Amino acid sequence: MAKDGDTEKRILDAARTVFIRRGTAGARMQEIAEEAGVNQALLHYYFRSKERLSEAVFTETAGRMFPAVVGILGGEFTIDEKIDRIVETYLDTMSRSPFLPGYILSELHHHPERIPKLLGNVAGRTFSATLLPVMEKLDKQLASEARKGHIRRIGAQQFVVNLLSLCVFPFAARPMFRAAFDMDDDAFARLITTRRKELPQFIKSALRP
Amino acid sequence: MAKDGDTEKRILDAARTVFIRRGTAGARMQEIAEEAGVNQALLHYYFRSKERLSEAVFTETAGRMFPAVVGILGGEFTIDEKIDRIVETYLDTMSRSPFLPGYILSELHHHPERIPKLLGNVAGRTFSATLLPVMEKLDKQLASEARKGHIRRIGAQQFVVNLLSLCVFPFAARPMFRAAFDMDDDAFARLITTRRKELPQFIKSALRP
DNA sequence: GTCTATAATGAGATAGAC
DNA sequence: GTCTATCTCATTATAGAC
Repeated sequence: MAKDGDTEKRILDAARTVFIRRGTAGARMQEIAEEAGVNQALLHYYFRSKERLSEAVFTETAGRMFPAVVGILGGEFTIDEKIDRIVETYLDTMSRSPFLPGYILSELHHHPERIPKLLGNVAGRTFSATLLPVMEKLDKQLASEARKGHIRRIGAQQFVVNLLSLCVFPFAARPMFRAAFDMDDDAFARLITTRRKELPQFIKSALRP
Repeated sequence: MAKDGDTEKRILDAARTVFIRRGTAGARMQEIAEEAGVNQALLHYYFRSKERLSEAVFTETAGRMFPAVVGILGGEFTIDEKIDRIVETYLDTMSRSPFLPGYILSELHHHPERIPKLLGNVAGRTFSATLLPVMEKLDKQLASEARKGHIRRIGAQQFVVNLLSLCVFPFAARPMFRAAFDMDDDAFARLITTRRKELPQFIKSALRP
């Protein structure tokens, strides 16, 4: 409702709020207009259709989550450093936006046709062209560390899946865990704080030979 | 479209298919009717409204996933056995219905108000009344094993979160992994087969003192 | 650029025949 | 129980004034 920032950005912010809460199909243009403090016609003036607006929100929002992990996994760090940084980065980011993972997974599930476009835009170039070399390099690093006896042999894909699972899933399933463990927001935040400490140790221990 | 089974069940099956594909908000009664091989009026005859139909589908579908984990975690097994059984049960179940986790997480995210009702119906009694003692018992078991020096100390909640994360997330994020790693259905199935072998070892190793 | 008013249609729900 | 036809309303989208 606050009238700071230019109109287009206000609409985009409002749309993000509503799409995250309701999903693309469940969101109403009227609700977005109210959230932005403008009328419905203006939404169409800037974004032409609900479809385009929801795509703009999704690609912008989801596109922010992926470059980080690629940057870290492809960087010049030891395996232990990569684990530390991924856990730290993701838990911090998602603690600030705990509804993001649920929204992104939900959209990916119901609109898989959007994924190529999303990955195509990450880092301004073909995502596969960025990711494939990163995965190959990571796999070599993991193999090398295994040969030295520092860690157990694990494939790069399994390594990445495990890492992301342990970081992202607690947020994606937050409503479920909150209900099952009878947690309020504070209790959930404490659960995550504990994970920030314990998760790197858990993963490193899992990799020990 | 096949006319086997009684009509109510055919509708329920069709509705599950469509709700999983489109989500509650994105699903159309017309599409469900076509999928079931009946007309739209019959849907209302049996379930009165879209809202009730979607609730019936969700509680029935989600309700099938939760009792298993509680049964295993609360059973008379060693920690290692519990890990083996959870991994085996969940990976097998979800391999047969790879879209289920995405659907359930999406619904939990957009309709958290349904969770109490869902948990209230699991196992025919209050879920909290079932789960709380299970978690306490599990925590004591983990503490006992830690005192004996068999494993590192870990809280029951963190243990359960880690276990479920590693099992469920790969399916929930399946569209993303498929695109990112350029996998077809077979390649994804192989990724899961590998996990069935490696995941129990990964988790047990993580718990080593 | 922003608004009000309204068109156009999509979709859930019901009436009533069979 | 199952169907066709129809009602009613919500929702996206556009026209046109300011």
